[in-house]
Amino acid sequence: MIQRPRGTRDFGPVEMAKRRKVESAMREACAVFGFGEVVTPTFEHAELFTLRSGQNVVDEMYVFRDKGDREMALRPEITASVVRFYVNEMSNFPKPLKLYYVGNCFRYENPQSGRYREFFQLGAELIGTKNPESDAEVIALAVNCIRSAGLENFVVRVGHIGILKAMVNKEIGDEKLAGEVLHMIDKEDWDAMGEMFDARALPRQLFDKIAAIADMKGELELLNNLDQSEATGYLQELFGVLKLYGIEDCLIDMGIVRGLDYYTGMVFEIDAPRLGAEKQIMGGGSYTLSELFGGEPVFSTGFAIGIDRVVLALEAEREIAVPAQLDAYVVPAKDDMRKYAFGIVARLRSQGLRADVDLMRRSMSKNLKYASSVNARYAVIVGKEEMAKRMVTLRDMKSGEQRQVMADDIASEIRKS
RNA sequence: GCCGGGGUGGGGUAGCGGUAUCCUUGGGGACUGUGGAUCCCUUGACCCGGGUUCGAAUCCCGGCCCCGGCCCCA
Repeated sequence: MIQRPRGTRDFGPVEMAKRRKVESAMREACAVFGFGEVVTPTFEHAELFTLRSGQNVVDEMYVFRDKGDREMALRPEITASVVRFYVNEMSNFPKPLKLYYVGNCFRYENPQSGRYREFFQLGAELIGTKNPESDAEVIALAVNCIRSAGLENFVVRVGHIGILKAMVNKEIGDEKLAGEVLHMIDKEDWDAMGEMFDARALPRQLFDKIAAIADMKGELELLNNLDQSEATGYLQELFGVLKLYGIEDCLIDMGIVRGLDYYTGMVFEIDAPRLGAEKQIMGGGSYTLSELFGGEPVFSTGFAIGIDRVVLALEAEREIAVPAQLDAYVVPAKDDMRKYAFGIVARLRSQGLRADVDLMRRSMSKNLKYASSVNARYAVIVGKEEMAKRMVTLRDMKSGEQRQVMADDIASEIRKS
């Protein structure tokens, strides 16, 4: 027997119904915000991803050489592809450009709860503008996606890496060292950072200042404790717009560093607290990527939502309700009614109902049992007596009530309920 | 890459040195025009590969996969 590759999943009909429901709700949110869908290739030149990402991402990429000896990679994320697409073909589209995508991504990691080697993301990029209102727009979309998916318990944290990045770069000078410090901030590894500061004889004052800023997590008012700067003013303005959008429960978290390579300003994350270790369901921020791929510098803001994690978080709250798979199951009472039954089911289907008919030549008793076990809403029983009157017996599978209706009226009768 | 805990029919389980239990599900029948009840029949499993042994689902080693955690991240 051939097993499914490690870290991948098969999704059955019931699970897919739930996933599609969640996905459609988030797609609709994107559409409502004026974002248009794009689809990019599942694999790209490996270089597209190695250019912008650090060694970490490269190590966990699925890379292979194709038959033309090109180095290709399964996409570990989709933002890079969208930006490439933008640079290649959309750079003179009217701004702001609003794009969203849904797709599978691949990372060679060790699977655990909420982490898979093939996973699914929905993301959006707002290209061509950088100001508090465009960042707020993107945050509002992310929050609306999560909300319309039906999730209730989640935490939005917004930060700005400009402050720390500028401070660290300025005070430390050495670019590589500064990068390491930012990394430690991201991990909140104060011990390691302290040791490093001692070893390099860096001023203790700077350490305290960095730690104090990175530790600022909470309400917007926290910013009042910080020296007024471009970044604090930016965030205050951003929160003001969010409020106008009806989003008031965002927290400040100046400790978010995220990837640290390409994010330049606002950064934000959303957690679903009940998820455990892998509780982050979304990450995003503003960046400038296009010049990396040979385009003009363009400011963008984007995010990516982990669909798998959203589904997990939703199911931790309550079961995702999906409609019954079948509206009607047509059962012939006797063998000589079978042809009539096919005609009935064909008509129901053409009227847009989810309808099915016995294909196993089963007895009426077995057919009703089957209809029950697949959760059909109605059994449409066709027999000799009914056929003579161009009627059928419509049986409500839940209540057991049944009545005769004209064959022409089945769909409208079912739609009534 | 590292650390725990696991892998017995489709799902859930018992057995833990003598080739497998029970429940459920699937198919058929009792029931030839009325289901979710009962009864009967039937399909179907010891993750893979080595080793120890007269004999391995059971013990040992390696691998694969699953669950959870670290790292990293969605």
